[in-house]
Amino acid sequence: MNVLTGGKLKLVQAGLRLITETRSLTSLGLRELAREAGLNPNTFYRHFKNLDEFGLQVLGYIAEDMKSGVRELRRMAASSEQASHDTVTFVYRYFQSNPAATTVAVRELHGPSPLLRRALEAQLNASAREMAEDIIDRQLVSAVPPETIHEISRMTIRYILIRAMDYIEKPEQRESIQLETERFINRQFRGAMLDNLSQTEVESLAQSRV
Amino acid sequence: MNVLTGGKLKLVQAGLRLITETRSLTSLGLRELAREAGLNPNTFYRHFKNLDEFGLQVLGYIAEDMKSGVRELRRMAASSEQASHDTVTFVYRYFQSNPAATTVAVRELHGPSPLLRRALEAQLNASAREMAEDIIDRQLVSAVPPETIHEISRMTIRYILIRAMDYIEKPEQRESIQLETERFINRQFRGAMLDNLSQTEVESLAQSRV
DNA sequence: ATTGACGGTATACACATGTATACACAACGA
DNA sequence: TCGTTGTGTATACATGTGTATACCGTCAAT
Repeated sequence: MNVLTGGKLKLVQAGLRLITETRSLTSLGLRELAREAGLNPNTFYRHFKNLDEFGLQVLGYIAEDMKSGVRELRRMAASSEQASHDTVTFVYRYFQSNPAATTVAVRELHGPSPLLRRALEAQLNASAREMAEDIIDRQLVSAVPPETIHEISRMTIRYILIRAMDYIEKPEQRESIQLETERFINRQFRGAMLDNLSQTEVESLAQSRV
Repeated sequence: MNVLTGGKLKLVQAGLRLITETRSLTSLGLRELAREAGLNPNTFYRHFKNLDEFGLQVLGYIAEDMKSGVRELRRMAASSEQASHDTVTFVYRYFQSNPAATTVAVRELHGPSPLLRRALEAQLNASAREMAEDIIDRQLVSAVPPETIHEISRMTIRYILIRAMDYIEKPEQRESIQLETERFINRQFRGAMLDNLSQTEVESLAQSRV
């Protein structure tokens, strides 16, 4: 059973609560977690062998959240050139409503624990693959080869995750973060359409439109 | 005087030594640092008021390193469409030869301390500004408006810093990281040249070249 | 009805941590 | 020459930490 209940759930949720703002997963203490969860320190051992295992469980706990959030990304792809404004807004709103999970993900993706880094990386790559295959299936950018779509998807997932952190922390910049994200994605795909053109060819194209 | 000497320098260098691999700046302890530096724990107080101040000093210490490294980025920009392979290689080699500074930067940019995050962000933005103004001055991508060049520069600096971490940690992927970085940059700028075209116009352009 | 697992608790130990106070000594300007 | 300033040290204290051992109720299965 992968579903968390009782004390185990309490501990994981306590971890998420503690992390927001000024903490990181790897900095949490066993006693600290138990205290926040309202449990005896030793109860921790009933559920986790050590803090590393706890960290992995937390990642697992937020994994579905993240997945469902990233799944919304596909909508954005579906309309990247038209209604992308609304869909990017939607994705960021999702992250905004899950600040703890977002913070954990961003922080541990570049954090000190190689174990957690690898785990998160695998999750992000899986999401990126899903996003890419969806774009390919729907033939949204048929002028771009599949491998390139995968590459851009990986970059986009990471970019959005990182900007989501800014989005949460800097309410006054939310609109511009949104717009920058849209431009980022459009430029990647549009640029990729010209991958096999030479520099001079691209320049002449650009100038012919001025 | 901003130059570090004696015990203060020892402590900062001890911090950099400890951080590599599995630590973060904010996780370092006062006694731990003194131990690594071969000093008495209390000597720490002679140089720093608290650990936050220590963190800022470390950032200051690596700031010139980072700056000079990022300054090399301009070379890449100068030849982004031609010899970019060699220049990106050069930049990553630079990060590779400063693994501690790179690790600190990546880790604290998304780390738990808002103070350090803001400080690093300011440094990166300054570097991005420098890079952008250089590109503008040399008229390397004259088809792209200045504000867009600034925006892409900010994205690029962050992208390269994060990939530099991968570059250091995954020797077998170095070549592909390099190539992906080149494509990232080219696509951003090429895509930006088409910013004011509609989706259908871009598609017809792409198809006309197949 | 007994057993055993499960989740939770209490107490205790050895150790590390940040910090305060006080001491030592070299360099140097008055 | 004396006092001050800068740098380093020793000792000590309260607190927090991970962990070990042992105890206790609940509940399900035998």
